Amino acid sequence: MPEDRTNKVSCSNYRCEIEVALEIISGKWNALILWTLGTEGTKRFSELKRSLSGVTQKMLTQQLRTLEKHGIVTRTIYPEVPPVVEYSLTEMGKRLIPIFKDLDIWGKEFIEYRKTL
Amino acid sequence: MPEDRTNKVSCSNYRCEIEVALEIISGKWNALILWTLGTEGTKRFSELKRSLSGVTQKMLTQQLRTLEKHGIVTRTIYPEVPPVVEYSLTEMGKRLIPIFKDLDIWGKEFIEYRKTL
DNA sequence: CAGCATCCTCCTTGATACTG
DNA sequence: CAGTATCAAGGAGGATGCTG
Repeated sequence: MPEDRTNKVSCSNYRCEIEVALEIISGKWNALILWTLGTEGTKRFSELKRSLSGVTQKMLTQQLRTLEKHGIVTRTIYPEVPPVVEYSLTEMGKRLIPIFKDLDIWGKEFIEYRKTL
Repeated sequence: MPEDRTNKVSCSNYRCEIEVALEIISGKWNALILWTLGTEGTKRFSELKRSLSGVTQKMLTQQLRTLEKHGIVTRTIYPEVPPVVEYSLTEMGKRLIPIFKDLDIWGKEFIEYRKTL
């Protein structure tokens, strides 16, 4: 986040903003949340939780809140009983997906590469 | 890293490897180290330290060791007095640079975007 | 269903001092 | 110059229990 960026980031004088992006997508589940929403579209909380096997309720909520605050995901509440809450990517969030695809490809190559070491 | 990946990663059954990539580039200085080596080429330890203002010796050493272990950077020692140690990217490391460029662009867009919220 | 509150643990980072 | 070693602190993340 730009405001407390000076505490965490060292890329001097805004010459590069990699760290800004990484601050958004790091965190144990953020990338996976974004990837899931990006490839599978809008999802409710419980669906998301099921997709991300192993995530705790607390962490999912927490990371979704942060992403929402940053304007990367939207949270839509349907005032029903039982409550329904849906999450989806904003435009800014969708623009991360192609980058994730590249990271995914790199990751696969890396795994192969490591076998050759 | 693939071996202890099960502890940290949740992308089930290797369907996506984003997390593998993120594990490499996360860590407070890793991305910046790679970016610097990628854009400015081979550097010695002290040059790198100067480029990454704010990094402690310990952290720089530590993160370089990890990157080296992963085969992302190479470490070349010239047995002189005083010692000279140079770091540079491997082929696998260089392939991250285009992705970093995209993250950089996204970061800049994000900063503009946040002003409109 | 979708959360919040609490407590607790471990890992990352920081500070500092010492060395071939 | 380029490290290693040690100690300490803070925060991210996990476990569990309670609600509208």
